[in-house]
Amino acid sequence: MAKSPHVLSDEAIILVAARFRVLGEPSRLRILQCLRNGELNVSQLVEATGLTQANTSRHLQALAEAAILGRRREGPNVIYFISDPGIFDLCETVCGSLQRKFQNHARAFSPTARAPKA
Amino acid sequence: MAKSPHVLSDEAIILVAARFRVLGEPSRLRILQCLRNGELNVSQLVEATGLTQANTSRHLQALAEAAILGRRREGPNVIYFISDPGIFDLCETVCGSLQRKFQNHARAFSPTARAPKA
DNA sequence: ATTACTTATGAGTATATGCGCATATGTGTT
DNA sequence: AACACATATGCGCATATACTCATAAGTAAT
Repeated sequence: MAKSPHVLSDEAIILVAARFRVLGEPSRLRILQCLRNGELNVSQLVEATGLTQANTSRHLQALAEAAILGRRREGPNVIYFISDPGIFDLCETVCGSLQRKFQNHARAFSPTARAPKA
Repeated sequence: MAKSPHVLSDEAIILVAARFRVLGEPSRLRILQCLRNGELNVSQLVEATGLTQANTSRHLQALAEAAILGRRREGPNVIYFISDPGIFDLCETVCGSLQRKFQNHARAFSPTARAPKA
């Protein structure tokens, strides 16, 4: 696979942006983190995140609509689960970038090549 | 490196979300795409993207503040360039997810393993 | 200093979005 | 049906953010 310029159509750009935007809310990321260890229903997510029930429900809608989460009904409960595990690759890539960024900033304060909080 | 549950602190989550949010605007993604082939100054980006000069400048600020872009002055011009190439890994991961998603949707309309518009 | 050019920014506006409250909808039990 | 529980949603509010216009600020040349 060559590393082509990879030009995206305007429509594709809008879709990609939409997906990033869905991930651009701390509450939604918290929900995703809660679901990383396994599926949960709404009530459990409400308790785990501390968000309002209404709020949780809306965020779950957004994540499900983006096909990041899947839904399943089980009796009176609705169970949400990760349907696109690639999400976590994204988060880890971002974490890597941020770590490098802050390590550089840290180095600016302690030029001797040392890890922060040594 | 083990694949730990990778629990992020609340502060980290907010930072990660902020980074996703920066990438969650089509105009900013267009700018990034323009810069993929090499650095450009503001005027060139204005022409390449079709955005207003003011608008372009603001988006560039946002991207630079997120340490995604770097700035360099050259005479009267200010040149912007990608300083975190990891960004493109993110975009490709997202594109991959979206492609899979739409392929599945397409399959829903033509169950026989064929391209849509049968 | 004045001028031309490039980039950044303040102000105002319109829209989007997250939140809380109340309530509707859905599901199972009696 | 009536009720309890779980989840979704309409509404209003507050804030954030993208956009435009006008203008300030920085740079180089005359």
